[in-house]
Amino acid sequence: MPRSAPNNHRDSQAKLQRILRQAARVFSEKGFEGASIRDISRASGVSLSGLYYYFESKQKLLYLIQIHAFTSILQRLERRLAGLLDPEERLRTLVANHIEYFLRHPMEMKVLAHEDLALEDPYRREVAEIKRRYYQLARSIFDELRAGGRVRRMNPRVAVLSLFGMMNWIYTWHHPRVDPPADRLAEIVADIFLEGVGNGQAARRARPLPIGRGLPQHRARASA
Amino acid sequence: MPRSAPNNHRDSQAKLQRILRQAARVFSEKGFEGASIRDISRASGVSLSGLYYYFESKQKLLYLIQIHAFTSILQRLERRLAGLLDPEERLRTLVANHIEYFLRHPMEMKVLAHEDLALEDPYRREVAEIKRRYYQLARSIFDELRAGGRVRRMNPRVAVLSLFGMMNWIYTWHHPRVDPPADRLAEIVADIFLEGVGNGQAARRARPLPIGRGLPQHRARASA
DNA sequence: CTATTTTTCGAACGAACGTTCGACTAGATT
DNA sequence: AATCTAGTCGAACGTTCGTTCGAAAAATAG
Repeated sequence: MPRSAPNNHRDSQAKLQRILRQAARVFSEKGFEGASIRDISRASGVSLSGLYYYFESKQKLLYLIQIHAFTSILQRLERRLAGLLDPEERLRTLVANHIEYFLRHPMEMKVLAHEDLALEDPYRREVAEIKRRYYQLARSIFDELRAGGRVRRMNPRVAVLSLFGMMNWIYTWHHPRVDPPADRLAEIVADIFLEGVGNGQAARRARPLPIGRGLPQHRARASA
Repeated sequence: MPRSAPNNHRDSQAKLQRILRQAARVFSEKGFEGASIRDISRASGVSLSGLYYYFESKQKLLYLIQIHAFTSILQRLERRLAGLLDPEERLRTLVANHIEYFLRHPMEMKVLAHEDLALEDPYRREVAEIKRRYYQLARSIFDELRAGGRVRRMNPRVAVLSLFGMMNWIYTWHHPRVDPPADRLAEIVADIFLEGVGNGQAARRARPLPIGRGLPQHRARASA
């Protein structure tokens, strides 16, 4: 009955990825509880029972989507951070990576940001652990920034979580036709944060060179 | 069968409020779709069918919770803003009002922030309209701030929505035993925002008098 | 006390849910 | 050619869902 021939392990994995993508879309549109496996069957073109060849439960399906998205964003971030030493550049890279990934994979990220309540305890803990690692990475960059004297006295936990708030809320309002693209958005958010937690001297600047910051030069490009 | 006597219209309204409170709790814990009317029946002590005397559908129940919360926060804000003219103070008041209400009614606000996808089109539009009014109020305060020359050139929509991001994300991480109380939290968030969007001069200061800003005086009280 | 209105609930409805099962197909292996 | 394995699906399972209905109790009015 399968019209195209799934000959090997490769094709099977690819089909699973296709299912995960469609499932993420359905979850992002109707919510985890509001979406039915039948919805996902319809969206993916795989029969209801056929889906269970690829995942053993609805919970596991959500888990697979979340783990995949989180792992990707973290791997990508660690790769981009590898060569960077300057704390401000590291933080700007984290923000850019986060927002770019968000806008490039809006459905997966919406599921990630919106559906952590729905996962139950075997899976819940594992996703929470990765989330914690991500927060700790951001926190350590913030602490480097602070050690460099570029942050004023303030509660670091609240500061970092406020940054995540700005970034994670974007999915609720961003419209590609109206709002700036990812790189510009990342710049604005990073500017607000760095100025916002800064000690008043320096901070907001356009992309400087890998080391040292550029001289003051006004950034144009506003929009009313 | 009711043991206490609901004598008049007052008591009936009070019981509805009790049901709304319990329903908000259940929705905040299990999500709108994940929660069943039977859960709400159990939590509120009213029989399954008895609930339908107070609201006509699950959708309407969610609508009532959201409208009530939104109306309250907006009314309270407009009252507090009445006497204030200084844009910075007006913005600080908005932030304080928002965060205080959030932390005082965490369940209702979680439902408000988390479940706008679930509402369908007769109700959805009405809630969206109030949300829009709230955003516009914040936006107009930001524009006043800008007109006063205290904001640098930047995309105002992105700025204001980033502020909402910081505020609306709090419900995902705030733990009363670990994190600062509402007033302190509001101060931090307002500081980050005002410094973050500011033009470099002035901004972050402890509550000044209703008009004019106080002289520089260091704000102590940090926490590692 | 009687009549009326407001409030409550047990029982049941059909629909939709997540999941399972056994049969079937088609390519790979021997 | 016979066997095996990976992949697919229709049909059905038992459960839970939101909602309805009619009766009965409690409060109010005359």
